[in-house]
Amino acid sequence: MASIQNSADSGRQTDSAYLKSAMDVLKRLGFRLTKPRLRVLTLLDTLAQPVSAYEIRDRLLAEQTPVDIVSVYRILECLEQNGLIHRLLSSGKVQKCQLEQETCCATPHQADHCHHLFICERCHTVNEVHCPLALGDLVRTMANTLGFRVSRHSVEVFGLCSACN
Amino acid sequence: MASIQNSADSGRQTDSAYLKSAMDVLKRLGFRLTKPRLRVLTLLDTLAQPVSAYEIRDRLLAEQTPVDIVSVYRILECLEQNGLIHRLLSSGKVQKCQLEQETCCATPHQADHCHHLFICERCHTVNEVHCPLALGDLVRTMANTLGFRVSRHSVEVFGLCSACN
DNA sequence: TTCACTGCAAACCTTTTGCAATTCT
DNA sequence: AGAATTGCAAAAGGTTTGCAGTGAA
Repeated sequence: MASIQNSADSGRQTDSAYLKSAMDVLKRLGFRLTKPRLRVLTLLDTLAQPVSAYEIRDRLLAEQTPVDIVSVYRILECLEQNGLIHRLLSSGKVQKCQLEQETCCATPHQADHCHHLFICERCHTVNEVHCPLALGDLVRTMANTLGFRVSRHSVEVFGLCSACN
Repeated sequence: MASIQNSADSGRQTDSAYLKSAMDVLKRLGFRLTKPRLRVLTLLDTLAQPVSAYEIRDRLLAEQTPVDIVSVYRILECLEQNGLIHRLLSSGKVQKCQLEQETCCATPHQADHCHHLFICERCHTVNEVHCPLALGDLVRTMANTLGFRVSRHSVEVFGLCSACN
């Protein structure tokens, strides 16, 4: 069974493991560690729940470290392309990846690690479940039947979370 | 294993089974069979591939049966809420449902029937796979562990289709 | 110093809202 | 006739593009 992590509301605690890993990845790939990038990464590190580009802009503005909305979009694009954040298909919001997870869905590469999202239609809380191997296998089996080569997949489940239930 | 239906490009053939079923559903639920609604349904009936609201607007305009873009949005909202179309989370495009499918994911109700979408990142063709029971079970098992009550779920797989592979 | 990156302005695309006019039943 | 639905105008929201200026390496 998958490892389950209940994401309470934006927990402020952070061991900055994410921040350090993310900085490593960017540096290794030749990206510059600019102030706006570090601000966005530092913010994402503290958030357990997904946020939109505008929410990021507004939070950074409130913290007296403003970053232009266009830069936020470009930074998120960079982070997503390098496997540092997930994007929710249903809302466009993003969330930091769990970089400590080495392998997932039987794929050893970092950018492929995936989660499945349980999205509460009432309180909008999102719970992540690491992709169970069984599900990854199932997707690959279906893909094989179609002659389809999978690069990534997304599962979003809607309903009521335990608190709203 | 799931039943697989390879959706070739917008096939023009239609037995209008979808159109008739959809009209039945709407009439039964007390919705009016207006011209714009029938135009949208008739168009969707002929399309195997997903289309956006604006594509629908443009196609109907080209057929000399113009429907305002706002009406298209409202009609699609109605159709989606009544289980007559699917919406792709990743693109917002919609596609007619296969109404002849009675049960799916062990749920007998029509609005719950679901498909999983294999989306080609090169030619953008979408292949539908009926939700295999195994996958529905897996999702429900994960949900139970979280105390989550599922109302619907969406699986979108990205990669290369057999033709582009 | 140099090139990647940011900020600003503006455009673009998608979706929503309010209201009067229309049209199904 | 009466209520649901449409079309139009306008706004709101989200995302992208071009370009000059800035700053990390």
